[in-house]
Amino acid sequence: MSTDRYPFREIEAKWQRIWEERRQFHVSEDPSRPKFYCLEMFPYPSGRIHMGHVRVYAIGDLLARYKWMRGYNVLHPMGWDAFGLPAENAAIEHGVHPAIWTHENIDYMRSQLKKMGISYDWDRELATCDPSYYRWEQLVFIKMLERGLAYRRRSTVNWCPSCQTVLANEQVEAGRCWRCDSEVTPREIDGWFFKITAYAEELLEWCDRLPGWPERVLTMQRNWIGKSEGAEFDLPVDGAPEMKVRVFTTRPDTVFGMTYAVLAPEHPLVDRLVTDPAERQRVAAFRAEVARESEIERLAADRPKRGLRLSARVVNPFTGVAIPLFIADYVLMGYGTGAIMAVPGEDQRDWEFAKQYGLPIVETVQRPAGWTGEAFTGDGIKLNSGFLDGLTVAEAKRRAIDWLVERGLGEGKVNYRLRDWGISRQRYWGAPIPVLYCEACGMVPEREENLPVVLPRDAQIRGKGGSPLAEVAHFVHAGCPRCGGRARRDTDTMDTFVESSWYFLRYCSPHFEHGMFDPRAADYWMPVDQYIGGIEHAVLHLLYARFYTKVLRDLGLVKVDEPFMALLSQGMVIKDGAKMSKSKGNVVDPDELIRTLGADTARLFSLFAAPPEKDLDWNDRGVEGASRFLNRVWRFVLNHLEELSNAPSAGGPSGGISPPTSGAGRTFRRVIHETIARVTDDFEHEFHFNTAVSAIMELVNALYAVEAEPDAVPSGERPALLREAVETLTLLLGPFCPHIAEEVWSLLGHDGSVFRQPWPTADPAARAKEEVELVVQVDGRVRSRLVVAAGAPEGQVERLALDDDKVQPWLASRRVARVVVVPNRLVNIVTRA
RNA sequence: GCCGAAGUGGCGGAACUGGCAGACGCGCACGACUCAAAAUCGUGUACCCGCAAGGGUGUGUGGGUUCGACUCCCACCUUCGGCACCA
Repeated sequence: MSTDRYPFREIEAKWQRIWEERRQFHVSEDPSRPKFYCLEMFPYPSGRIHMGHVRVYAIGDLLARYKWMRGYNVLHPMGWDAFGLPAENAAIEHGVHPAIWTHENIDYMRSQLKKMGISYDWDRELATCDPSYYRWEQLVFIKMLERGLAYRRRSTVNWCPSCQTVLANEQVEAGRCWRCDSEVTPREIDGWFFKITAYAEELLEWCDRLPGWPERVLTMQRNWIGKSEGAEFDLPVDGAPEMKVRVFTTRPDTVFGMTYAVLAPEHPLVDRLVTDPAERQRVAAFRAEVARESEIERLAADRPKRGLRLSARVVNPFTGVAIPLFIADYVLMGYGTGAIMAVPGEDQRDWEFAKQYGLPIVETVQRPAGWTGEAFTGDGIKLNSGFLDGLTVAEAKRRAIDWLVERGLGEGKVNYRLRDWGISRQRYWGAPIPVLYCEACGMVPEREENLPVVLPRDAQIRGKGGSPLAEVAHFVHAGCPRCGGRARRDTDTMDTFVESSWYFLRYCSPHFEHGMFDPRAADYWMPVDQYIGGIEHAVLHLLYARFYTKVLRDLGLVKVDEPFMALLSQGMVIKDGAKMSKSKGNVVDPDELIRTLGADTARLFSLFAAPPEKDLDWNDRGVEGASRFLNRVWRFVLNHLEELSNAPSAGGPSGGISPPTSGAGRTFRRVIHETIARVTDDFEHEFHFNTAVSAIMELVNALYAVEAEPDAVPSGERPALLREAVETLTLLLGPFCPHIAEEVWSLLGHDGSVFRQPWPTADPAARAKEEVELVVQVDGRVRSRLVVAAGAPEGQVERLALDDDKVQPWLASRRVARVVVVPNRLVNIVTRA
């Protein structure tokens, strides 16, 4: 008996070499076969892969290889999200050029992925820092500019003082930079924006049409888009009706409860309303006080609201009554109109402010009995509301809007929280923005035939003092594309999220030279059928890519409305209760793991330890368990190789061999086909690969049980059964642990790759049970078990249960009230005293 | 506050459509092999009572529906994630 540990190093290197020599995962468009586009979020080439990468690429490879075996033409590409700040930081720290640093990292990480044995079509590899890549997004930028989907404006933006660049709203988390966690400060700056708000409604609507996406991601996107419906209307200034304060409200039904109004401190109308020098001074002081607060302080929940009452008043158009006007820090310039009508009776913020400043509170909705709260925001019957009295909130909203429209005072209005995507970055290592500023013509886009605008190699990267490109004279100074006169190039680069917004399209035809992608290839492969990646991109990359795809669609470049049909958001890899990090010292190095236990073991454990969407708790002992399991498989095959080799190959559901006639043989064959059904079901429905692994482990346990009892299965049936079991095992295990599967497949005497084999099919005849064990309950408690023929009639089962020796004592001195029979499952005898 | 996800052994986690709770693995205990250890293999392992047979309790809490509830309904608690003076 062999007890050798399986030689994973040789096996893994051997099959990786063979796959590469055969170009086994190279694909091209083939209209005769169904396609499957399997994509994992591409990595930033930071230096080395980490366990999070191992997990996501193991999941992706599992699905890709499974789909291969199901007969799909599988596109499974890999590339590099190669622009970004870490490369520049490395340049500053170590004096190495970002391009060199990036390409060295790519080379190393590529070799790591190859050691994992992932089934990528490496012919399609791309790096976004390559001019042949980013030239196409420069072209799209120009087209977006023509359509008003890209525009430049001065605005207050999020500035990260550490990264020395602007951040988009999506890249600020609780007032801090998403990458470096520094506190973000507001800054007034010129920059480019993509008009994602033009797609707010469509992005929101499609959230309901992406059933393959996890609910939590859709929820985050819906929250982020933040649609609210209401009304917008004017409040004329008392005594100066030519000046109007425009307000937005989601509660137009509450207009009769409006007892004051509020402007954001920086609202432009304030300067026109306030003319008295003393009051101007008070306003200036108040504004300064508000501006001093940092973003973090403003986010603190329980801070009191601060306001300043202005001498001007506004008129409530519904009542004709003049009411006080404030500026206050709880009204934001960036949302709605920057001004509100305040209804303290039905809005908690207004209620708090009214209490603080002694303002009247009017209730316009009937409170429920026993209401003891402050502002009431629920539904009810309107009161104190003139012509709205007696209506419900919903009815009153409609009537109030009608009233405004009839008089030309306002209208129904939808607002979104989503802001346009600021894409200018004051950094070097990114795609140049293809725009020039001519002394005569003003802003002019670069001519298409001059693209790409190549990022110059020779910039001084210091990490401060503005965009490094501004100092590269031969880059900055250029002829105007329109008049040929003197012009300066834009010296910002694009947000790297622009590159990741379309890489999945480039993969369809990565070497295409006449456009972003070959439309025929994109039509064949798109959309991505299964996308896999981390939850951290729920409102970053995943929102941007959806938007960009819709823009490309409207530019006539793609036909799809959405880029990703199904999304799997895998959880983090944690260890000892925390995310792996160098500072916590809980990092497991994939290189080390692959060297000591092998890629198949690393992959198996990361698929087995948790369902993919949950966090994975890394456990070194558990990894050893995965390794032990593969050794168990290996040992069984080697120890039975002769017997297996002499048996006929099953070669199909039940082909090749005649079904066993012995009871033990049939039972064992049922285990084989149950395993096929269970594993297949996990792939087709739940994606809970941990239970698929469990099923495969149980099959191996069953193999060892047969080995332990040599006489149980008749020797005439045994070799064929064992062979069917081992072949099935190999096919099922393939997507999880491809190297050992290939090796076992070849040991069994097969020539070709296991991944060119069809996925096994469960044979219903083999799964059918002749006998079933029924649980017999008395009053819901298990008291006995019966073995009966499958499908035995209820009456017969009921009689057997009532007569059962173990049941009888529980029926003594009680009366049987009812007997519930669930066919092939259980009998419950219900009794009464 | 609003939205979402989730609470099951010592741990990671199973349980179809309401039908034997705890599959599979880790850990632990005992045993085999060994001079010994590691590795490997075998047996056991929710908790309580019992030598055992067996009995009782148990899926965050409290109710409810049902012959029967981890699963359905109502109320609540806790954890995690997102959004947040968004009018």
